[in-house]
Amino acid sequence: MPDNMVIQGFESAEHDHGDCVADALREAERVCTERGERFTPLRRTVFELLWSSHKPVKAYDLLAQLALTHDRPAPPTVYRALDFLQEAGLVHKLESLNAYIGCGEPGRRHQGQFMICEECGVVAELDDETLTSRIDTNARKIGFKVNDETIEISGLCRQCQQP
Amino acid sequence: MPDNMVIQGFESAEHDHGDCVADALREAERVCTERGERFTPLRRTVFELLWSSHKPVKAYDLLAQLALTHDRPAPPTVYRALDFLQEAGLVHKLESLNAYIGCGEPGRRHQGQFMICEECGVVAELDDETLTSRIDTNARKIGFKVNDETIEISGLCRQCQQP
DNA sequence: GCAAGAATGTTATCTTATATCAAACTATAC
DNA sequence: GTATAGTTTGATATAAGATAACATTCTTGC
Repeated sequence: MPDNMVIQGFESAEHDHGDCVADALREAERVCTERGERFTPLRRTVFELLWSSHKPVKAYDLLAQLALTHDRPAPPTVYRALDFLQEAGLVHKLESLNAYIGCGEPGRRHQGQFMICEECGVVAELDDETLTSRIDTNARKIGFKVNDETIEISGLCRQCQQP
Repeated sequence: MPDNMVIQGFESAEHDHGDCVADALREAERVCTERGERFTPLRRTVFELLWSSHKPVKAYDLLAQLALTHDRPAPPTVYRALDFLQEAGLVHKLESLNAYIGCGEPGRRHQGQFMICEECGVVAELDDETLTSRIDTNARKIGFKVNDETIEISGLCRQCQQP
């Protein structure tokens, strides 16, 4: 595997999103089983809603979606599912947007780097080892012990730069 | 200048914070003059409050501080000052904390990279050109045009790792 | 001084997230 | 199979973060 690859996003025209979601679901089940955690119907629903596109989704939008199939869900319902999914590495929170998105490669421990299109909202998740190790190097220089990385780049995707 | 330097933070024991703030204020005045903007008393006060430490400050904490010297300030008072200061490049918002911090090098256009100590709350601002250009390289590969970077690393500073 | 624009004040409201306690469900031990 | 401990979800309330909209005051250039 190359040290830098686009794991997800910016390919909406080409890929079969049904397969994409099905894969994500299978992978999520596997991860939960491995961790001895339960992928309950509620968690599954929230996960599916997040994967309905490669765009980040806001918690209260999830809540509104949930309301279509559940009886008057309350915020904690969504936040608890999101917390669980984040804990399991199945979902990322985009801090710069206060929004959530399905993780493109949940199997491996990582935090990911995100390129967020300001125009169409689509997000690509990258995982560049070189970038991570450069950060580790910087941290080491000042004696800092890294626990968590938030790397979110916003701008315009290729499509949205067309005139 | 090295391609990677700590601009601010994690040096609390050694530096004269009075000088530090005085420098920041002078620099802020210069930047505003250069931009033809007004560094009003309110903006100055908010700026000073932000520079009272190298820790990020929350908007509502600023508001509470302001309330000590101003008559019942409301949220927009603080948010407007923060918006202005961010616009001028004098202040950064830390998205992962919903908090704000004075910029260590306001003269130059940059977005900065932050190392945030989870224990003591102190933040170091770095500016690593290599890191930035690595991100640009990644972006170019997928045809992405970068507008803005959010890079926030949390963990433990050297001090807080001591047993 | 006066008009135009900038900055601040004021009130209300919106968005995002969590605390707390109760009820329902699940798995295991007996 | 049922008691029980632990986990998950339901429900209510509220905390925390941010902005909209309009009024007033302050600055600046004429």
